[in-house]
Amino acid sequence: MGKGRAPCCDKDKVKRGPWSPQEDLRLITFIQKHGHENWRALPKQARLLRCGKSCRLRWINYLRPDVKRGNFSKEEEETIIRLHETLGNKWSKIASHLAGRTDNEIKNVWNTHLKKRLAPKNGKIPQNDQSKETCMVSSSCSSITFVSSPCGKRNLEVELEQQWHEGSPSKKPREGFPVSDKAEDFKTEVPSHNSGPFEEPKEFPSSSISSSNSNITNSSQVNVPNPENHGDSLLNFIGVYDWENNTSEEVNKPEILNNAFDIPLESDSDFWDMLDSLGSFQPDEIQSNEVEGNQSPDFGEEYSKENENNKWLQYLEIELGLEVTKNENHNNLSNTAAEPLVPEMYDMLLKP
DNA sequence: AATATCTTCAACCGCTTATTC
DNA sequence: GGAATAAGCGGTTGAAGATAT
Repeated sequence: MGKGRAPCCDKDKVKRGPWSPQEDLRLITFIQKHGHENWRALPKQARLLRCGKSCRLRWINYLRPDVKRGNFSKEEEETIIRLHETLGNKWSKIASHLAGRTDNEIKNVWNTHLKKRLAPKNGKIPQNDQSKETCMVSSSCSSITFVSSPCGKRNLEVELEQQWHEGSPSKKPREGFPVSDKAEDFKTEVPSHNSGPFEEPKEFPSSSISSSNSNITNSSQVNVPNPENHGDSLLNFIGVYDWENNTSEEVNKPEILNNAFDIPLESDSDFWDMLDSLGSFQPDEIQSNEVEGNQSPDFGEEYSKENENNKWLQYLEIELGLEVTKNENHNNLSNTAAEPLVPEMYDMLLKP
């Protein structure tokens, strides 16, 4: 066999399959602190036994704070249908027009619901793959019409972008949602409470590179909540969790992470050790010696380790009900956690 | 109640594109 | 300009849950 493409990671050495809450926590904490400038290096730095690709996917699809979960609204579905007519299976493009929805999710919804739903109407499977080639569409969208040719896809997309921006309000994406792919559009003022331990990572330079995917931005926008979107259950790691918008439909998303809590963003392995030793769970076979010597990215010591540990422990105590009303200063924190953190979460955390 | 079948969706795979050297 | 590397994207898979028999 030829050389072929080098595998992105050693499959024998990485964990696969569903993510555990511990892994999620690790990933979130790491990204919150350091951003995700280098997905490939991230697993090692975060001491995750995962492929960088897997980390990226997990972050994009589930862990980033602006991911919206739950059923799609009728509006959203219609939007997907419309966009699919014009864009075809360009899921990431479609996703960029839907607040908090990921390409993967949209793709799933299309394949499981919308395609079937439309099939009877048209008497055929909706122009799924064809559309991306032909782009020949009579859009159901009254205010957006596209004349396109197979070669005009680029223009079509540009036009679509423009119409989203300039078009009639009724066709605009969800209010407050940045339709642009540019990271700058998505970046928002960091809330005041985002000072201190949660300042934008300084260790990594903010990347000027923006992702075209689902409003994903690079390390600079880890704290992405758009103030205008708070009512849309866009979550803020640091901010106050909107429990009202917490839907029971959310699956496999570690609600603990949606809560407003201050993870002591460690600059060394102590935190992870503490995390790992929480309860008795095993950190998914993550061997500390796996990255021994370099597990602590040299990101500098910003905060006293002691403070970090105290904060973290305090948080855990509260959340675990070990210290329920000890400190009223925790109201802010506790309010957001007035609802107990998802019990299953702790079960999982604390049980082997 | 047990089993089979269907549905859903999180995660993976591998190709393409972008970036860096 | 070309090779190497990393990120992005879309298709596919398979486990788990739901539903039917």
